[in-house]
Amino acid sequence: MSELSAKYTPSDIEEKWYSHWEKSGYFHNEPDEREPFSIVIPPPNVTGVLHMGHMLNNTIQDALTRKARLEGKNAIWIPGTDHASIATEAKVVRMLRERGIKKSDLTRDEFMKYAWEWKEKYGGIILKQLRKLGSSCDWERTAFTMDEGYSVDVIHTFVDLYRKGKLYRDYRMVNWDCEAKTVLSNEEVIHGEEQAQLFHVKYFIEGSDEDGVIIATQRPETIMADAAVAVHPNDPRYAHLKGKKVIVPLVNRAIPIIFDDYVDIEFGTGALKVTPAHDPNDYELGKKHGLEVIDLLNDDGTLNEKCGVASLVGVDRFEARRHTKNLLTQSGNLVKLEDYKTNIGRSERTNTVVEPKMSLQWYVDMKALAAPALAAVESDNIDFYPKSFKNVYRHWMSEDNIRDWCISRQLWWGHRIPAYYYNGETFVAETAEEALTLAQAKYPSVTAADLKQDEDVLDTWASSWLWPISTLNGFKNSKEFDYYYPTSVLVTGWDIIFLWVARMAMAGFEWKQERPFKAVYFTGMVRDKQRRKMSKSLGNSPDALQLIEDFGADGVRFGMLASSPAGGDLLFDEKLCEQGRNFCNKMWNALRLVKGWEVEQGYHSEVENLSAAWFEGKMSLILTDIEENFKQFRLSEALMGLYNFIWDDYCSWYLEMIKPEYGKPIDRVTLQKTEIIFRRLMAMLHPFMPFITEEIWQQLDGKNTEGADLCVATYPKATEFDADLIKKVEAAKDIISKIREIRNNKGLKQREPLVVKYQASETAKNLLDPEHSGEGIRNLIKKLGVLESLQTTDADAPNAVSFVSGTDKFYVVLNQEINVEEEREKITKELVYQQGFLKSVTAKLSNERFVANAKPEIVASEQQKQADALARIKILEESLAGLI
RNA sequence: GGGAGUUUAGCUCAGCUGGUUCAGAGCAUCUGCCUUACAAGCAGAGGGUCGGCGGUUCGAACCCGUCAACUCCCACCA
Repeated sequence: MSELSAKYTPSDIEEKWYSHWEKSGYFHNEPDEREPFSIVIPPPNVTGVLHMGHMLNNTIQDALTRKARLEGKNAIWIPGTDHASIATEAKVVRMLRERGIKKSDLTRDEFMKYAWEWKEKYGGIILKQLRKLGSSCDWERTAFTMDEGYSVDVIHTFVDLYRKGKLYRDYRMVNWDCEAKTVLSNEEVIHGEEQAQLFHVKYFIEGSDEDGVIIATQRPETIMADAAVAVHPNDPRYAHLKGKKVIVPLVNRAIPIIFDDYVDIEFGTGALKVTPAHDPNDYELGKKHGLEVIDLLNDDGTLNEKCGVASLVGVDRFEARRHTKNLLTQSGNLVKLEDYKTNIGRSERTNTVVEPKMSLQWYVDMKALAAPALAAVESDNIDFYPKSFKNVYRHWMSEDNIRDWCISRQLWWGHRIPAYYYNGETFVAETAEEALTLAQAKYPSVTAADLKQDEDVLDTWASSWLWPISTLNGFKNSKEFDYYYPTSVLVTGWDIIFLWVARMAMAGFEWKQERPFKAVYFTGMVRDKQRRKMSKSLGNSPDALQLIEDFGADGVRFGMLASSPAGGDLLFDEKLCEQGRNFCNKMWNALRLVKGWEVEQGYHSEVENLSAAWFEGKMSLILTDIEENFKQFRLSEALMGLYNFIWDDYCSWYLEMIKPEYGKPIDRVTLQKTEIIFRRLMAMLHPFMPFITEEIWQQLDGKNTEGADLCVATYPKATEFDADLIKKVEAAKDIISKIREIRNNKGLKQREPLVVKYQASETAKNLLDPEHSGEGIRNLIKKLGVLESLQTTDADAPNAVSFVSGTDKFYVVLNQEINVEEEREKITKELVYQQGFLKSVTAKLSNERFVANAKPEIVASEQQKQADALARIKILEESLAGLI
């Protein structure tokens, strides 16, 4: 027996093989004459840590890359990280706060120094963790969106868009994050239903004792910024108020009543307070009616002196809301308070409630960029998997829906906007010197000190949309860009289809007139068993590294892949990782078995030959399946097919077929064949489970023709095979299973040899008669069925139970009384079933229209079914008769 | 309000061009086994009128219509 442990321990080998692969340079490639294969990683946040989504995503990318590598393609997988401006800046600010440092006390340069320190300290973590998962990234190409060269590209594209007139600056109402003190794009705002209160507030009418107008609002703290009260022109309740004014509570300012059909008569009281500075719809109304814009909020969400109430100045908006409530109650203006469910937008990164706010920002004209990116997906030039995401994409990219992209952010961590201002004019250039030259052309006396660069940075996505181009140095003339672009496939979550996928497509066509990727494989979201999205705040996400520790990287990879069809959400269950771990153990033990045999030159029988031929034939079928599945990105199906093939066909059947008797040696030829087969299986599985497959590959001593290291070995190819032989072995397996079933039902020992007889029909002879098929199949059945003998018989055997396999009748001779009733019942049940089946087949075949319309091969197969059913019914009827 | 999708075994999902012995897998359940590589295992078993109804077709889980339930995306009325 071998010295290998009965349990597979992943930690013993994973580290070893990963560093061996990496040191051997297997993951790195340079352009050559081979077929290229390239993937760019969706760059995780530079300060992030590995979570379940990354594991799913990167396992898939690794499987695709490793498969391509084994197939002899020139494969690269470019890793890297995203500077994630707002998320990282928020973390740095928090870190500084903990150290007692306020961002506002720092200069831009000082802050950036801290931020870079932070990046250097935590930036590499996730990339190290990816290695633990087995990710075969080309680490020499590791990129970062704020690398020097990358930054040059980002600035260059900004300037280019500006010069083409596809970029502009505008004063608009935007989404404001009061915590990060920056604007957000619509895509960075997450809407959700929340519990709030609806305040009914009475506005008295100027110069009148009338009861006043009641409006409803969720935001009483903005009352002081009201510019009007709006009602519907056809609302009879308010018709008499034409030309009147109302008094804003607390500040006693008179504001007009305006009439606009924007107001919904049915909603609330039909009267609406208009606060142009703090609501997008009110802003539009204000513009239309020429209303005053009173912005009472500071950038950090506190109220400023414009609110006109001394006790509210400097107070946070939520505190101000509570305070306003009290003031309104005291003043008698608050008439009703009701609980109310409403949609609130929160910042994706800071989770703070987003504030609509007027502000001057930079925008990309998306209509100008969308057309080719939309067309590419429509025509499948960029091929989406699953296809259904084309609908989502089309919807978003259509001219009616697409909106301009706000790309400036009031942050420091990021690419500073290359716009320079002087005398109210804007000069956009890649460098300060260039900007100065531009400015001097107009104002000869301008100096560098006079030019003020924009304080803001660009949205992170304004750099990551260049990822496939920039990581391949596409803005310089580069060999790798020409060779690897467009990339083969992008693997990403559907949640960033707009934020990232669409924008990369736009960038690809804008600057390279070519799609950035040939296909996009959308993964689902990883959810828990209650279908909740896994998130840190819910605490329902397992620790990724702990999982790897518990089940091994291969086990976890199996778990992630096993049930994740493209696009479908993955309900994560540790059980799947356990299944993966068990699978590793299964293969490990198969290795122990194969390595444990003594070898001798000796006799090698037909059974072994036959078994290997059968297995190799089936392997060709599986290889074809895998190919088909990979083409469609059905990785889970490819993996499950392999899983069953290795577990059932290889371990349960093939190894049992060729296994020598206990304590006896195996012949050299069979062992060699078995090892070659084993190695091929490992090659097929390697893309999914790289570590254990490499280990087993190395442990096997068979003729090493496919390569020294599996990581860069040759992927097996389907070959010609004998279909008839496969059929015969499958028939034998059916007979063996049925013998085992009877053994099981009759409580017979596994090892007790049995006598089995069969009726010598044509088909049985063809399968079992030495004169027809040799001894192979017959001996195979004897071996796996544990038979003393397998003989023909003319009559029903006494003391025997019968079974039908195909259209042949077999008897298992028992050394015990047969329970006639039980047998009768069993046979009758089968008979009824077969008769029902026959009836339906016969009905089909006697339908003239079926025979006339169906494809000939379908008709033929129905006829075969009919004949088989008849034969079986005959056997069953005879058996029944013979029981008496 | 606009749009997309889902519904198949107790659970999670396959089922690809409508047609192979009568819809498959994994997990879970049940029965029997510490059998000599593996109890992280072995040998078996049960479990489904494919959401409802109607239609097209020789033939429907699959195509069409309709109803129902659920999910998601986008936009949002204070």
